[in-house]
Amino acid sequence: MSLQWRKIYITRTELSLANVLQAGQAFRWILDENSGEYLTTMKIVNNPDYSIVLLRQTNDEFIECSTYDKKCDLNDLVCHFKLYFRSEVKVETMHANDWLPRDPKFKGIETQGIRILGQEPWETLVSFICSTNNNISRITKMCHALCTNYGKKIGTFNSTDFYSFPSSNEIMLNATEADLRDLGFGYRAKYIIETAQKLVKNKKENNTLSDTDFLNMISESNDYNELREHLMSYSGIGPKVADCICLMGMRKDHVVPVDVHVERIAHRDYKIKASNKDIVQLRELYKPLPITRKKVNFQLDFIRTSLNEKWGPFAGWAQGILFFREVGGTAGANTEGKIKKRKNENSNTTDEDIKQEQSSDISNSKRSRIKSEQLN
DNA sequence: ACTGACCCTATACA
DNA sequence: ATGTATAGGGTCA
Repeated sequence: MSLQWRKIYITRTELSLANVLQAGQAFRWILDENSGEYLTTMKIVNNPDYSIVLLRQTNDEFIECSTYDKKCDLNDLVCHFKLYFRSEVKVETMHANDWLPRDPKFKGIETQGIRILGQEPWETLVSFICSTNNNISRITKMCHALCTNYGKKIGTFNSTDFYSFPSSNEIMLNATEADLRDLGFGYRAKYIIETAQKLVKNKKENNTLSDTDFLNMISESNDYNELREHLMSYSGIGPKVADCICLMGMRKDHVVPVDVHVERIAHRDYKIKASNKDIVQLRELYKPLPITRKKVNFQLDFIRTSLNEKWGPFAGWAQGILFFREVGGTAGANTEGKIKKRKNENSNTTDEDIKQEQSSDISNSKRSRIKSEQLN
């Protein structure tokens, strides 16, 4: 099948596909190492089903997008990716005119084509529930496991099957905690089931059918503190995961998710430390927000508010760049997951091999679980 | 406020 | 070559 490719003009300095698609923001892009193309499934506007979409970057001036879905309009596809990559935000301009004047430490820092994605909120939410105590490789496997087990099959290309990301209804109807544990989700199995159930309930009460619509509605009708309060009402979502969802799944560009690495940067490079007075102030601010009060770590929250004030309306993007600089190279270093490797094995890999790999994955995780149960 | 448990896996190290 | 320890983008009780 010959593909029609469409160009989107954005320089490699503004967007590096490798650094943005494979460094811990998105977990469902598959790199075909033979062609250098990135593939996944996405919901494209004006099209009822998920489409298989492709991206490639063979040039410093533009990227190209395409799709295997004949029903998917190419103009819609270009629009979709401009929104997904937030092409209206100019990182280099932001660096020079906003971050550098606010923070001299940005002098000489390369932005390395890092951008913050505007992803679909439900997929982002579930992905980041999976991210706790975890590495990119396993998060990626878990996201794919959700799709292959509970999503709809969209098509097969290069002997790889493509599935949609399952809705909260699909997860609630077809998955149990035990199922997800067998698939290797560990303690996150419970969080995902409970969160899917809660979202189904919330959608029903608001007469909304789509996860995307419901979460966008919540995102648009609340200020940041209340939005975070809502997100933290779901099982498995604490302050850090909530902030990742806000930033990468809800376009809240000012939000700075504080994990151990950002904490280290804040202490080492900015000497940020909350005084008792700072903590009293935050506690006062969160008086009307019971879940936030319960879940938040005030020392970390002070780092979040400090960096937000320092870096301004696009503080989340500034964080993204410093984060990648700190760990970007190593965070994905051990990410040679089965899915990526499989793509490299040419066409002598059959569906049967893939099934065997998957089932051996499952039995491995089962074995470890049984082993740890025996130890208890 | 502080601490430990929590699933699993890749890697380092003995 | 096999076994053990540890950390990996936190949350919950």
